[in-house]
Amino acid sequence: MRRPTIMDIAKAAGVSKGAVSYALNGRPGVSEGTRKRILDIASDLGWAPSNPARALAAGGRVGAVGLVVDRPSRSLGIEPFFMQLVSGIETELSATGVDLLLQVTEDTDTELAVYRRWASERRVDGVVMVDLRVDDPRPAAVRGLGLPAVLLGGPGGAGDLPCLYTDDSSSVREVVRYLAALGHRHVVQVSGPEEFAHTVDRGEAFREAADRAGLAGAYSVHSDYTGEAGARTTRRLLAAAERPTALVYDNDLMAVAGLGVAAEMGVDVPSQLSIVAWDDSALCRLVRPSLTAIGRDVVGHGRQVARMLGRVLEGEPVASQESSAGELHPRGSTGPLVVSHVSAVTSE
Amino acid sequence: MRRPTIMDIAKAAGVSKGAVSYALNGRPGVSEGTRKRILDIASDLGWAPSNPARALAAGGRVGAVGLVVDRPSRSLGIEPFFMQLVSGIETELSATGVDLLLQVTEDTDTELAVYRRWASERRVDGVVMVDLRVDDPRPAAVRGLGLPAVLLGGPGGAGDLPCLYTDDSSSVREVVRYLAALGHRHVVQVSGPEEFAHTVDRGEAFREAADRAGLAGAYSVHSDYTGEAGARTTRRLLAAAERPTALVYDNDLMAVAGLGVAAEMGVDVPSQLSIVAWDDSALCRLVRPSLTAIGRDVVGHGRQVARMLGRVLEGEPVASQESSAGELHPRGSTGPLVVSHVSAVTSE
DNA sequence: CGGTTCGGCTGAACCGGTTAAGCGATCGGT
DNA sequence: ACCGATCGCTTAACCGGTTCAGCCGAACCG
Repeated sequence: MRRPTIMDIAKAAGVSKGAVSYALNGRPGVSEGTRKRILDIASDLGWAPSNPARALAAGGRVGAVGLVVDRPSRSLGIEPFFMQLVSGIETELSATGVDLLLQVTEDTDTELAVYRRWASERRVDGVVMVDLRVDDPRPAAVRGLGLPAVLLGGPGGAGDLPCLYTDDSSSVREVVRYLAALGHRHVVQVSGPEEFAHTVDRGEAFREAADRAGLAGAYSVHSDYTGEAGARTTRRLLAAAERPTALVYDNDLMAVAGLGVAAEMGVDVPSQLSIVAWDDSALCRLVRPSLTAIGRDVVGHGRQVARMLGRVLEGEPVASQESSAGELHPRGSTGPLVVSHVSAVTSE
Repeated sequence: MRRPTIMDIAKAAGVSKGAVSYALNGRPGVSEGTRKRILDIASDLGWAPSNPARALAAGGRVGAVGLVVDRPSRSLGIEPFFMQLVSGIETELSATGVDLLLQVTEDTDTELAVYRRWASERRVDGVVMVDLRVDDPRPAAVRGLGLPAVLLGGPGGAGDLPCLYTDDSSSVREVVRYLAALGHRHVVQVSGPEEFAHTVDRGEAFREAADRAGLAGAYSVHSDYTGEAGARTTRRLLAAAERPTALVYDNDLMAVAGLGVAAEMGVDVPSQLSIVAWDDSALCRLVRPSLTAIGRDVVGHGRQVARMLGRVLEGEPVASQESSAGELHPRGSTGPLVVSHVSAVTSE
């Protein structure tokens, strides 16, 4: 009934613990015949290595990596992003028998405390970090802890952590040019909290692209990724004297909320208002009109970041990598400006 | 630079390893003075217990529990349910310094393999299981593995596992009576895959409640929780000769998809069609019209199930518990049947 | 005043692996 | 035929804790 140990195998095979260890780990030091016999006995006995014992032995790995998700829990549940990321990370990890520890926190201090605990208690071999912030204390902190880490985001502010980053500016430009071509001049970007580094990047890219496209009435407002805030922000924008004709949201959730508010206020999408979502997901395809969105391969990012972390844990030098830019998926929520409506609103 | 061990503390305090262990664990065997001195030194040194070492020592806990999520990855990302559950489980676990291992699998066999691996490698102390199926092999499997577990769902089919279950039938009755009172006779339930135990339960409860309310045209169809399938099912239903006037969906995602299809087909909600979603979430409040939904306290369930597992791990006997039933939140997607429309459709 | 009890601590075994060092037998080279 | 290298395995230390048996001294008791 007890779990078999290598000692049990050793006894059954009539060899020593050490020999069994060599055999099971495929290292030299035991003949092929003996190795086969040991492996057979091990599988007969249903042996599996005790992870705690392995981790304890000289510098062993604990075979687990951590991911801390620090976002308001209301928006969290609904954001497809994290589950997709987790799913991607795991498909890569499971190949090497590494587990994923997931922790949800409420703020950065708690997140840092989790890293400290994981490092000092040897709970994980390394971590994946997401949602890089402006002046983010985490890269320095994990490095101070000696905790191997890979960052999804950056590269600015990543310190010397290897990171997997996307250059959002080309996607932003694509969206802006697309909207401009549809005739939109008054385009507003509803972005996430300005503490996020990618929010800042996208904001700058947006203003630059808008300038270049000659959109005088373009600007950004900050929101917080939750549906509630997205709805509130949209309500304010649509109630303004100079109503925007196109809105670009920083995530899909706020975009759906914006769509709802437009319906609520009798603003037709897309004839009176075009909507673009960042982060494509099933959600964007389910609502009516379906949402034009910028899709990224989040699962792929998860896999790649997991691979990078794996190499870091092997001690190999890992360089930061740029991942493919997001792709624009035009759907029903964007279209040419219908002039009659616009003139009705902006005239007099 | 090396992590301090209890041996370091012992040397600094001029006592033995054993004494340090007693002091740090708050057990008798050392004087109060010595204990305080040891604790001070430990905190000076920034000591934290090595989890692998603790787990290895006589029957120690590994301080982690596992959760396997086995759902098609497309629907997974968007389902608020799991992240809320995870969030609830963690708030409870973090109080005792227990970590959560999350694994996403594609099918039940893989899920069982994960439990086997976790048990044989001693990766977790116990697991939380969700989504009980008809003839579910998991309860027997985890018990065979000697893996402590609690189940969210049941109690039928739970074997002798302690479970936290909801009696959905009262909520189903509430929904059916509500729709009947609004004048609906042709109500269809769009449920999840029939392999899920709660799907079967809800289906039976639905038919019974419909009978009792005298709804002749009520029946259930099976779908699979994804938005795509929900949309397809809805399209078929709304294209039928005898079009339903109210749809009850088994999750929020399919309900949103159904709402989209209704819009696409020019069927007005709620005047021509009422929609009810199971599992309330931000999503239900964001779309227009907002969705009437049955909300459960998923975070609370997560906390409670984590508490139950904690007690199981302590070796205490734990009885199954019934959690509060879901509450109906009426919103814009349900309303009285507007007769003119109905007669236009059902006449001749 | 001698014997028992108890508190406070030490020493060592143990958990289940990994790994360096050592050792006898075999083998190739000269 | 002898030497050194290599192979195949054993022995034992080690990782960082927990825990049990035992020991010493002080207090307590009759």
